[in-house]
Amino acid sequence: MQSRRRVRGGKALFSAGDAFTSLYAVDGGFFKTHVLDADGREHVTGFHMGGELLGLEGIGSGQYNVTAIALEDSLVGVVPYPLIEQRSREIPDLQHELHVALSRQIARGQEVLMVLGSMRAEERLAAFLLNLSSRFGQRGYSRSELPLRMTRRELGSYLGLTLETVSRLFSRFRGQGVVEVRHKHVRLLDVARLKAIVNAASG
Amino acid sequence: MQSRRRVRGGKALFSAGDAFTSLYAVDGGFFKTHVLDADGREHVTGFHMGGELLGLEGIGSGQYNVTAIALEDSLVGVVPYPLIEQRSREIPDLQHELHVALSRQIARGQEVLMVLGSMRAEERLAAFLLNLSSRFGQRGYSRSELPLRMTRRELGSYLGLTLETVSRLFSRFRGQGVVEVRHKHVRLLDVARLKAIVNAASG
DNA sequence: CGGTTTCTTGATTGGGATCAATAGGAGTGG
DNA sequence: CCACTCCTATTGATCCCAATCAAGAAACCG
Repeated sequence: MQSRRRVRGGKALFSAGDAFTSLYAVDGGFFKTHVLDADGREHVTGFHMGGELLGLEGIGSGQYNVTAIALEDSLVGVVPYPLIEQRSREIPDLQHELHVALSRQIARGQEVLMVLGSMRAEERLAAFLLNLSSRFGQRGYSRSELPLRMTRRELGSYLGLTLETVSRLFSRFRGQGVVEVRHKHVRLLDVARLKAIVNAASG
Repeated sequence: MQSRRRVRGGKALFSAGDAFTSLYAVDGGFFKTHVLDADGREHVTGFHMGGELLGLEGIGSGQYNVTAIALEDSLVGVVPYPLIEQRSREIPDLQHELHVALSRQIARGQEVLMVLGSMRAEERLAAFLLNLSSRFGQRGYSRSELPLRMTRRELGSYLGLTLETVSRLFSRFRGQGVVEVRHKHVRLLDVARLKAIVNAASG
């Protein structure tokens, strides 16, 4: 039902403004999505790994409204949207799966919204690390060995922080024995402590 | 195809954790949606008026994961979800409309995410007022006379600010001749200026 | 290698949170 | 109607977290 497409690290899978044609199922690799604001500055809206769907927000406007960039060589399944609509009329299970995927994306957005709206810098990074750990775990990878594919700047953009703040937080966590950080590889040493940091989101 | 339900101001249409059964189309009135964090503190995730769908994020998890509260006496259309799935298999236009609604909700979330992740307090409130104005306008109401149904605290919670900051910003805008503020009624006096404030989102 | 991007760390600034006090409405019951 | 209370809003004073400005160090890449 679907063809495949390779995307080299650093290359775009689709760009904001492109006509919406297909959904993409990430098979392997790692993507970021971003938008450009009025001043041409980049704002990262999400990071995406195997098992996740890209392009869902294009249905409503007829064009992609984020740009998806592969952060390493990646593989995606290409599913033409008209085909999905047709098949999901014939196969109720598929229809429901699509609705679930769309709905979960909405719920995920609301979670990020809470992180940005109510957490302090330290809490945001801790929440991000736990979220990434959980997603790696769900896909059968280690929950504690996290290869970061994004730069400090990209991570900061996603979390509403500057790259310097992200760097300082990694150093602080390292000093507290919570994580080990080498370049772009992070090892979680004290998950309970990270959870405590997130839950300390009280004023 | 759908029944109707009245909701008195202050009452919940549905609560986080309730079993997901139906989508709700706001016919008249005004709603807020919120979640409670680990400490039981409320975080507003959105404000909703006529023409908007509530409950979409419940499809994925089988239960509503926000609480919807009417901020004034309101009227909604109740659409049982199984009925929607069935009908949308028979009526491609309805199917597409549902996908568009879901997709737009995702896109809206991404916009809010950008507001919270990259704008300063003043820019956030200006963006909110312009957004509210546009939504009132689309529904045939005045674009400049905005009856706020939410408290300063609720608005602050939505924008990631404290109620004091929201209050101060209203005072500042009033001092600049940008708006007129009386209690919970706002009149936009200088829309161009508001747009300039939002676009000044450069560092 | 040299050049470029990325990361770390330090010094300083500033915007919004917090703490605090007062005023303004709205609702209730006398 | 007024007195009382509760909730909401305004405004001021102070503090603190993260942004900004700045300088090296480390890693990546031709």
